[in-house]
Amino acid sequence: MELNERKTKILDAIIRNYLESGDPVGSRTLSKYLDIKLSPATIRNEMSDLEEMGYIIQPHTSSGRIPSDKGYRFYVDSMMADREKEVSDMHDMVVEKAEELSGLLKQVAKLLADNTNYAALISSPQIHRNKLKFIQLSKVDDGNILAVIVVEGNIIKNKMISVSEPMDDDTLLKLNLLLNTHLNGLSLEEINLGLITLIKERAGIHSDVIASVIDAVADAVRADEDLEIYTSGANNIFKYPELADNQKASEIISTFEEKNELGHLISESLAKDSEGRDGPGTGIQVYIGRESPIESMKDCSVVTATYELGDNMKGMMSIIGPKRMDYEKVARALKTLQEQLDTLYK
Amino acid sequence: MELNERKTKILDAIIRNYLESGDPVGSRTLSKYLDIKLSPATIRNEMSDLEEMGYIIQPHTSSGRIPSDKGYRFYVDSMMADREKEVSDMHDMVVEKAEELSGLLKQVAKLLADNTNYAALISSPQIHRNKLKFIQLSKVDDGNILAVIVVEGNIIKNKMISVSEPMDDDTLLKLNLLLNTHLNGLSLEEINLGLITLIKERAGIHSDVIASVIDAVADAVRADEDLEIYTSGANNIFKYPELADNQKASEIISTFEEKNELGHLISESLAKDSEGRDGPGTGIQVYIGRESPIESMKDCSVVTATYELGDNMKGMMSIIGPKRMDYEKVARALKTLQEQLDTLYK
DNA sequence: TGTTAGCACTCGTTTAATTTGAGTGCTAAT
DNA sequence: ATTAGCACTCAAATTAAACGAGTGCTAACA
Repeated sequence: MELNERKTKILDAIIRNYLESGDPVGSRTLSKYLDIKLSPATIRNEMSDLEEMGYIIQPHTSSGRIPSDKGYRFYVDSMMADREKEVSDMHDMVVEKAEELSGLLKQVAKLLADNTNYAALISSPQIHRNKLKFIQLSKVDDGNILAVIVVEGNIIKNKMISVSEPMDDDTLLKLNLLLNTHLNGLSLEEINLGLITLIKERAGIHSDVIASVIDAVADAVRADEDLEIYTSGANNIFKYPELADNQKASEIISTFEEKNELGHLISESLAKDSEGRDGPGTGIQVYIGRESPIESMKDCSVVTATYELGDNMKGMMSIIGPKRMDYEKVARALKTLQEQLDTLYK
Repeated sequence: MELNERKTKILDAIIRNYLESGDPVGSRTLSKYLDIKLSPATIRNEMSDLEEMGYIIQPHTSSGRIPSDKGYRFYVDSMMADREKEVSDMHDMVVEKAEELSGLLKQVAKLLADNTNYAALISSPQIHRNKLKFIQLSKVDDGNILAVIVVEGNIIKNKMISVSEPMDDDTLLKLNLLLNTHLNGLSLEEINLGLITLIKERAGIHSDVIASVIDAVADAVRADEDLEIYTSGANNIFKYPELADNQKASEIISTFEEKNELGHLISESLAKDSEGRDGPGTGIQVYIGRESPIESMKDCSVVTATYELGDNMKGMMSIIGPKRMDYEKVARALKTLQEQLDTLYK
């Protein structure tokens, strides 16, 4: 069977109507709602076809139809195609440049949640190519040396190293020089065992300190270490009856709090984005129901967007709501913040 | 009216029974539950008295009684008095020393939540007397200088300062010396405007850099800046019908996610603890219903405990559940972790 | 041949009526 | 002071009835 223009119009009307009301929509309602004049009976026939084709579902005999995941997918795809949409009018969504990155991200998450009335999350940006920029050892007191490591993107990692006996300034200076001359500008792959052994040899009796420093460097450069996820508006899900029953709400809230499951979502959407099979790609992905990489989101829709902060730092933000969410509004909100973030540290 | 022994026994039985079942308890049930032999009728008379005294409540005419906040308070106080309780048997609650403090705290929150089946939170430890230990300026690249500030308790604060023109190593060394000689060992109160002006004068043309550093120092020493709160098991509240309705659940979840409200709770319980009006004090506080400083917890009970990590670093952890929570178990769990944390960095 | 009016039928939702049972307060007897 | 007995209350569970939105099918129609 073919999805001709009339069927398309009807399907579209069903979905739009359902997005508004949240109730199954029947043939009589559609007859009034549609711009083309058709009797309920005719529409019923078409609906019957649409159901057979898998775009809509009848929750029980003798009730209206609701969109299936496939139906939502059709809607979202055609919506995405209409790129000549009006520009965003979310004038109140302005990110203020925050002192700390974490503050900024929290702000963004809250903005998203407050403006959309869905749940929102944002990941800290991940560094793509990790090169060591700078190492500094300092004496804090007689028993402790502080190692400060800066990697590309000005990510800073601190590590306190305890030493059995005080180290004099001269030795410290030498170690600093040793580390910086050998390691600066290198990526994780380039810091191999041979190089490490070489440095340790040169450090002589202080090789144990060097070992600790190298450990810290590995930590600093390994990306997943400092993946932070900020969430906001988890309680918004209670606004949608289809998600608000205890069983489902509990699952969603739990996923939001534990956060580690959300990691899958982030890596998947970042990967899909850079794949860019959708042409130029705005970096926006939509996961409907079971399409989502997270099991507990099977009754939700998840819309994700990537953002870029300065060079090589990509992060991801996401809106989570009921399947009947206002996809247009959500996409617009994400787009707005995406642009703001991109230019913030341009 | 006086709370004699028999009334006490009956009140205790009502509360224990309600803690177990969650249902209002009636006179017949009590008659069977009590060790002393009394007919339901007698018990009814006593119950009537207890209600008049405010210890119990009748949700509606012709239903059993449930404890009022005052009733819970009586129960908790008398329970706390029984200090000869058996030692904790939560053998599986073992904190593994985590590399990072944040990891450790997350672990503790999860342990608490998983073992009690209530919601749990823990705050990062707050430093009591904040003295500056050490400052280090380093050149990261031509446009940026990194300031590393270490305060008592080895809390580290980083700040990147951009400079219009490259600074040579010699100047940097001088500034480092200048800052450390004047500021090390001082607390926030001791770093006054006079001192700051003096340092700026000595820094000459680099006074702007000094200004940035001083800002960062203020940030580092101000305690509330780095108050982190880790939560776990928020979804546990769904296990208790009296909290699981959308309205209440949403409020609680929201408080848990926003976190800033939780700050009140933390400062209040830390203050109450150091007040120590309850004698030596185990650092455990119980807030029942409206006793809690947080409005949204009015239908919950909140049990808090302070912990000490090394010198001068006090933090707070807390369990949040229904009023009919198992106070004994909760207090035991908190006590166990308290001891473990206290000895961890002893 | 596609469209529509008509109609019997389905089935979740709503409303009202009824029953049940745990629990109470009061009184009178022990 | 304690208790047995009894009438009374009221939330919750159960049942029954009515409702109504919506369907599928058939036959008439343009």
